[in-house]
Amino acid sequence: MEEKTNQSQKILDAAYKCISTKGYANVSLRDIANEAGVVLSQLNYYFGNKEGLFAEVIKMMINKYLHEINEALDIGETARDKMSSLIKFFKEMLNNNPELFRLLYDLTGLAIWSSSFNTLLRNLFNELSNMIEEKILNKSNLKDNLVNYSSKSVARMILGAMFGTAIQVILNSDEGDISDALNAVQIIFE
Amino acid sequence: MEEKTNQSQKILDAAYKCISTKGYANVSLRDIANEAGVVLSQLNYYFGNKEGLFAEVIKMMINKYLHEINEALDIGETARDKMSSLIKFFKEMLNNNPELFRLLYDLTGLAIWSSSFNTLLRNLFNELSNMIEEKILNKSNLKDNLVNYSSKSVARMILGAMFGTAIQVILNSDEGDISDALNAVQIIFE
DNA sequence: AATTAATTCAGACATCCGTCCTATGCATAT
DNA sequence: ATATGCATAGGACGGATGTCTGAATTAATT
Repeated sequence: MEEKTNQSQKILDAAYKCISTKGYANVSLRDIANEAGVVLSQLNYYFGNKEGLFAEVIKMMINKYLHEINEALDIGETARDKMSSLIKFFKEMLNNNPELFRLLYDLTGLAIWSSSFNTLLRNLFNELSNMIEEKILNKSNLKDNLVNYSSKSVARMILGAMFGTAIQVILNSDEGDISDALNAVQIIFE
Repeated sequence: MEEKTNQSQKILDAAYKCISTKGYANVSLRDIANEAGVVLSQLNYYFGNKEGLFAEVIKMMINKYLHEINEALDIGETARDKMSSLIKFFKEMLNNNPELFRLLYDLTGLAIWSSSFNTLLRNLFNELSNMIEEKILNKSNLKDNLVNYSSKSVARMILGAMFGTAIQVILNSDEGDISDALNAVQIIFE
């Protein structure tokens, strides 16, 4: 129990929580300050302005995704097994930690309209698809149908399939569980 | 040349344009009123409040997607051909009318945090995946690998792959064209 | 112990926002 | 012509927001 965390870290954690709970568009600096138990002006003191704080939250999220997906892709030997592990990661995230995916979706939406945030998110998607390309697709014994497209394109498509199916799961989360749709990405390897 | 469009339609068109250009979070009612060449209070007169206006914009967009994708899925005979047509639709939209996709992404993000908008967007995704299921997957001569998963799940995955790949194209739109990644969705049928 | 720097605090500020209210214009019907 | 109802216009309102300033407190340095 570390009784006194860094003040700036407290703010960052609060910002992360607020944004992933309410969406970037519905969060004010006062919300974050209250959540952190800190006075409003502290946010500008540590992060300059709202954009600076949000940029740090994005970097925090990016590191989390890069680390966890990299871990998932280290599990299994064959391409098929690694794909299973990736699917399992997404399913568990949507079950146990859906805020993490909402955060990714939401901040990607923010990145559409802001060129500085665009760079950050574009890099994340590119790095993730590169990881998929290297750890799943760069196997000698792949199925024939995969050779018709560049491995980069296939990797982007796989990542997109995970992402685009996940948002549908989120949208339907208040009624029946449709996360089984994620399994269908496995079609590519069987 | 219809010199005098309906006032409410002018407002609706302006709202559509503003949101698809700047994102729902960065649009004020005054922006929309200026874009429409109309006084601010007219928006509340015709649409009650901001939420009512946004709901109409969403319904407008939903109808556009349902109509155009339904058209795309009527082209071609085999599942493979219809999938090609769907891919072609997305690629042309990203090239000629990227605002339309930004709008879908953005408003889906809005729907994550608002239960009333959630219903609208969830229905759109469900109807689109139903269309894919009925028009592409309900063919007798499908490949063996597709039978391991319910056609509903496969349809959601295909839609998700289109959607998730498209957002990557949007994020990278200022540098090289990566829309070739959309073609890779065809892997499923060959 | 004294001085300096870093941090925390409270509050003001200008601006923007959604909504509402009232008056004016205008067309139709009596 | 007069009265009625809808449409448009202009502006006010209370509240929320991001940013900034200056004082108070604490920590670090000499």
